[in-house]
Amino acid sequence: MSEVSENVGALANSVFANIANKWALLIIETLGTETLRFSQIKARMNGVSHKMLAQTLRNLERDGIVNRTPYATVPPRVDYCLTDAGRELQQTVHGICHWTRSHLDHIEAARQRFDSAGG
Amino acid sequence: MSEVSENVGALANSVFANIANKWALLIIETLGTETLRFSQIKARMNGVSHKMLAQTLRNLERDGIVNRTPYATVPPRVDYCLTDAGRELQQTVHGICHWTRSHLDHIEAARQRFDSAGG
DNA sequence: CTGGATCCGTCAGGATACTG
DNA sequence: CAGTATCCTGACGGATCCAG
Repeated sequence: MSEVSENVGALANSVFANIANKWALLIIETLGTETLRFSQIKARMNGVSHKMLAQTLRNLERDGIVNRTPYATVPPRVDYCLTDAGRELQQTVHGICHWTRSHLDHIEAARQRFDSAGG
Repeated sequence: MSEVSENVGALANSVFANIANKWALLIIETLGTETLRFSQIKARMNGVSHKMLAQTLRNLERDGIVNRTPYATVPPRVDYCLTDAGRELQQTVHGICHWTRSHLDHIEAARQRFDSAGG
């Protein structure tokens, strides 16, 4: 209960903070079961900056969610794909994306209701 | 091909930004199938501030994910629970929380590997 | 092409105080 | 107890340049 649990809590918290953000979830969803290069990922995601993509990709790699494979060619080429753990996570992330898409009208209606109610 | 952030863009993006953050996901997970008061939610969540809880709760309510029920008693009392749509979402969110918990050691190992590799 | 570093503006988010 | 407003700091995130 004392220190061990707190450490686990802190770790879980930092892990959660790493994956519970827009870019991380979108990267995971974008990768899916594919293997993509840096520029391909960037092209498929709307409005992600060079910096944030590199940074988030790096975090995901560090957590063993994304697999990074650099090739010593000229010009350089780096492939990214989900690890086994990453693919497990992708299943649930996909669920969120699916939910978001299929509830867009529901949410838009709820917002209008809320806003016109003087919220 | 139709990614979350392609054509549907603006709305999907704002919806996604609302739920794809640490506090929103943790609130959804904390609520689960229960009905809790403001102070109860705050007590169950680790390190959330009064402000962020109120703010995130408000966003979730606006998007029709959380149901807010105020009672005109003294002292005031407000109950929160997930809506039907919210409970659907909670299923997948729970998947992420479950994944995080069951992969903590995997991730910790991956981090140590990454850090000691001179990352 | 990939990715790190730097500068810099914007805003998330914590602390506090006040209302009902 | 619940919610809002204010202030303020640090982190996020974009643009750009440099390196391999």
